[in-house]
Amino acid sequence: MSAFSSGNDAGKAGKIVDILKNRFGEIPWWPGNTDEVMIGAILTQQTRWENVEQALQQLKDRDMCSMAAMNAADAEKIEAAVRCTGFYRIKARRLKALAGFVTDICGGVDLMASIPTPTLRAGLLGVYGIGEETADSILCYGFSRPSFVVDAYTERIAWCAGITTPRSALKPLFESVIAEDSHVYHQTHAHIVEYAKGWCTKKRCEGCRIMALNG
DNA sequence: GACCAGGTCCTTG
DNA sequence: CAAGGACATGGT
Repeated sequence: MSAFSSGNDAGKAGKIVDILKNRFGEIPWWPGNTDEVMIGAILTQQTRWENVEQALQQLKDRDMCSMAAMNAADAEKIEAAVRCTGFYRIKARRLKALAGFVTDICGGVDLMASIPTPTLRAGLLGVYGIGEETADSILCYGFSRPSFVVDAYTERIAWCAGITTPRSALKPLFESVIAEDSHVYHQTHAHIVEYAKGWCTKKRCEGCRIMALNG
């Protein structure tokens, strides 16, 4: 595909990062304290962020927007508060599982924050309802760890750029081309989502031509 | 009314 | 291990 840049996948990934940084600069992304980020990470699964914000507000209104409160709350109460995000029964179950892990297993967020990243990631992946994207979102935005978040948009953009690395290996690929800096990790994922939502709108859009944006 | 949304788990072949 | 279905509300 001559419209796309040539070269290896790492080169293409690095170029995507640079192009998007120049295009968007600093953008606000994923507000909230650690508890709110963890809750939002579950709620945003296969769901628009605007709906997640509504649910977070509902939880706040009911004093349930924390791991400790959720650990103690009835599942039905949580279901009612997160209904607007869809999959509300299973998400309530996942939130309870996470709250149990954070509160009972780790002994709270403060102790959790002292766990080394590989150990913490493995622990999160063992929690019901937490897969790679959710775990990395929690690590990156909740604990400011340099753990790159790969989502459906990352996969799309990589495809449009001609990257052939499979999705399962996109995390180490992008981590190899960006600085070991939590702020860079935050912004890079944000840029990818922001771009893909607006311009790389289909699974294999073929139309956004991302690599042509800056030559 | 059809289709999709910042996934993950479970069941089959 | 890959593929397909389930989970569910809300917006376009």
